[in-house]
Amino acid sequence: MDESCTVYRTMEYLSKRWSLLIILELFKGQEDGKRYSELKRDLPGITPKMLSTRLKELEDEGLIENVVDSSSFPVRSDYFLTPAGWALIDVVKALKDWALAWKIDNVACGLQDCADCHL
Amino acid sequence: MDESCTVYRTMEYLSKRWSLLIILELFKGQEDGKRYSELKRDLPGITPKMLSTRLKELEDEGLIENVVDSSSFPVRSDYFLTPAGWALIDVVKALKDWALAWKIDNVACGLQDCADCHL
DNA sequence: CGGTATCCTTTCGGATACTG
DNA sequence: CAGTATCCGAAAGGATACCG
Repeated sequence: MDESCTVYRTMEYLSKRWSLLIILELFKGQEDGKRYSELKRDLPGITPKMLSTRLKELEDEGLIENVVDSSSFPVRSDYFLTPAGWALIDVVKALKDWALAWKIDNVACGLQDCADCHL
Repeated sequence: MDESCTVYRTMEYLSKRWSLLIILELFKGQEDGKRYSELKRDLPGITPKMLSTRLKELEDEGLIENVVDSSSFPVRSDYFLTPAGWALIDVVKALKDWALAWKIDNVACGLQDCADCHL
């Protein structure tokens, strides 16, 4: 195990607080993505600073995309998953399946199409 | 998204630094698991305090098991994955596959049976 | 609305020494 | 060998105010 390990390098940015949850929220937004204020609303407890920071990191990693419409007022800013970001949902799904199988008894989340996250 | 979210609750402990890497190292040990000193050796940069802390957390979560032989001197302490811990490897594998597909060009890691982590 | 800027607290985690 | 104890610095992250 060293810094060349793929798992090691990937966890460096994915293990950060809120990162995967932001990905999950954008997935819930489906093809429409979500706006900054929607993400803020849907991630209770996150501060504006933290949200901005994580969004920038995820954009730098190529997992999300930001579309800004400066012509409207107030400015409209939408965030979407990139193909790489979409693909990450498989990992999140594996994580959820594991948790439901071994760790958590969460009926709502165990439904075929989870009412909350559709995962 | 709130504290009842399965993904949220799972990331609370799995996203901590070293946690998944410790799981991965124990997986590499296969049925023999690994000793404290082996984990320390195989996770360059981890401090004894950090290793102890994470091992305790993972044990509390039921992902690893610690077998101590006090009759030998020095005391022998071995760590193994529990069934829940073994099952987590599927998630780590999904993570690695995603990274190789979208983020990292890591030839060694992409081999059918990765020379380093056998994942 | 979509962020920044500032300040401040807390906790994470590193270094090192020590012990049964 | 398998940890624990102590100390300490850096950084992560929270609260809040503010701005175009």
